[in-house]
Amino acid sequence: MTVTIYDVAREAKVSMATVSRVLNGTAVVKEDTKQRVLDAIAKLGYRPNAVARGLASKRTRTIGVIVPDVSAAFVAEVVRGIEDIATMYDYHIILTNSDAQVQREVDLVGTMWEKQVDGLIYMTNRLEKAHIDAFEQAQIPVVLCSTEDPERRIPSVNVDNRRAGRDAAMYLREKGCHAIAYVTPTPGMSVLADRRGSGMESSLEGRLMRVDAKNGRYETALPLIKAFLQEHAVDGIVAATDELGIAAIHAVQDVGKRVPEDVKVMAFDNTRLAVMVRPEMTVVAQPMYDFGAVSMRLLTKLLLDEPVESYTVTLQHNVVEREST
Amino acid sequence: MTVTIYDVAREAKVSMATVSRVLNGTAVVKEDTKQRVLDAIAKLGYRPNAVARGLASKRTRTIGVIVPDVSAAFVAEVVRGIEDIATMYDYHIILTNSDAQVQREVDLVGTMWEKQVDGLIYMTNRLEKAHIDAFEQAQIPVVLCSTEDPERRIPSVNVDNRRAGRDAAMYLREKGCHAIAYVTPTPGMSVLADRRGSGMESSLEGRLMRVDAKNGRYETALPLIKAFLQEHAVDGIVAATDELGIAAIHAVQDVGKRVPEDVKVMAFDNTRLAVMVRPEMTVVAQPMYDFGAVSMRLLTKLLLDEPVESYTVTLQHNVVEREST
DNA sequence: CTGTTAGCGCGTTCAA
DNA sequence: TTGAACGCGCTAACAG
Repeated sequence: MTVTIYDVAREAKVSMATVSRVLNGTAVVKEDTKQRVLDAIAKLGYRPNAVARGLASKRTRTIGVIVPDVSAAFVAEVVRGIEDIATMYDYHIILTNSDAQVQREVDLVGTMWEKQVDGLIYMTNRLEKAHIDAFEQAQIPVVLCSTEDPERRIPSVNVDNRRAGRDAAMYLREKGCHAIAYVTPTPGMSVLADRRGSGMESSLEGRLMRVDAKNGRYETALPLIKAFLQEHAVDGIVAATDELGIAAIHAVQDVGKRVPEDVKVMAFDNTRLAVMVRPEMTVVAQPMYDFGAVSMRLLTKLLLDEPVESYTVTLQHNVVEREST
Repeated sequence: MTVTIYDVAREAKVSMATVSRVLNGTAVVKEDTKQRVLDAIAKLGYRPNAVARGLASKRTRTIGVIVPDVSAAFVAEVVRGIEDIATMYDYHIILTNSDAQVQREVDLVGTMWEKQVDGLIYMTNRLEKAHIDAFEQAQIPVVLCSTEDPERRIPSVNVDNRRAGRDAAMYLREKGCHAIAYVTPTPGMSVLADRRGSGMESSLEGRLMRVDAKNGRYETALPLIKAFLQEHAVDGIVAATDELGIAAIHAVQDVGKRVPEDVKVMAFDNTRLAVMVRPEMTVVAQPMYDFGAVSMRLLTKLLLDEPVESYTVTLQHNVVEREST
């Protein structure tokens, strides 16, 4: 039925230990016995059982990936980056969605532990004590990916979101904007958005208006922004995400003004959405793919005990100027 | 160091078999010994080792998911559906991207086999003989998800894409369109797109124009569609995806015409993109989340030997009318 | 209702 | 350079 390493050994007239050696290159094997083993493997169509390997070696070559929601464009791009590098280093990923619920996130660390993952890549809003405790108990190497950890207790890959906020505000000021509004989900929903906001605020000396976009979805934000525009004189808008940015552009147009002549609009992220609006949207681009790729690379270093320059790597964001400003 | 089932057994003064029983509910255990076991588990912080379980039971509670590219909105939504149902039935998913390359897809079936996944959910353009062979060799239950298998050899979840194409064409005809163009990636790139096209064609008696949108991306499609519009008189456009649909809308606007007054535009899929254009886009909606959810549910039935009404389930598509037509 | 005993398929000493 | 033997942590008969 299933071909095991014993069958290969018998076929090649060697012991299973030798088969294991040629499989893992863990010791020198004489050339012609090695060839006999290889032939036997090919002949029998042998495939090593990764589960048995995992049990014996205590390493599964599997990485747990915990994200809020893969169906979000930003997250999907990050996951793609993780998976590409994982493949490159011969790891597989177990993917789970947490919907940003702390209890579920903590539980997931436990089930990942049961699965004996070699490491964990973790993406969430804000790190709570409960997370840290779970990591410590599980004793699994963790890399935080695009998630804020103010105390830098865990290896992480992120951008400087306050600085990104400042850059956005300064960019609009240099473009001549005086009355700037920040369209953002309700405070507390997204720590990233909050930090960007506080960065903008500091750079505008407290003269930043805020539009509460509730859950951050296009449909709910659109009417809210329109209402805001009818009450307030604004010549610049920064949105916390591309989706909100598009809502802002449409809202401006709906109240009879022009982008960018009357109101300049920009957003954070630079998903594919940003170029699919009219006018095309200026953004503070986030390196989404690299969030994933670099996180996974860092994790491989931790797993292989390779030297690491820094346990918290800060990726660069940059303003991409388009037609909306 | 690591707490094993033996430790729990000793602590509770029972045999490991009994611990296993309360863990798996695989036999009746007297209430108070059960409680002793539970207490011991809690006290020691015991977590069963899923790898050892997998080796002993030959079931890993892990599903392999092979998709072309998670970072595509359509795919990401499908994956979310898969993962939700997988969680519900206590499975994890190993996610891999194939970039739609047949060789890689076939190889992945092999590595999934090594990983001892209990089942496979498979999403690709078209099923080749190589795929079928790989499935048979691996002996793993497979469900095809939103992928065409003309001969229906493998359990699958899909929509009727030819019919969806016909519905799109008929809808535009009823709206009064006479000169209809189909914006689609180069034939052969996407079997879905091709089938939709042939459905439209049959319903228009061969009077369907085609715009070759190459790789199907917004940026490359936009100039191609504009060029086409300058050469041809068109009053209706169907696009193979939302992304191409937006390109079509913008192309129409760029050549100085109005949507929907001069040219009506609609697309397939209904990702979040469809409502984020002006005018909002009419679509033939695809049940993306359900593709994943239903596939996974079908797979659980196969794994649990539950009765299955049909091994090829056809989900319903439907036209969602918006402003672009 | 509970305990004993075999494996599951492989990595890894330790000898030879 | 190779083989024998043990153990990874657990499930699943089989007894009792």
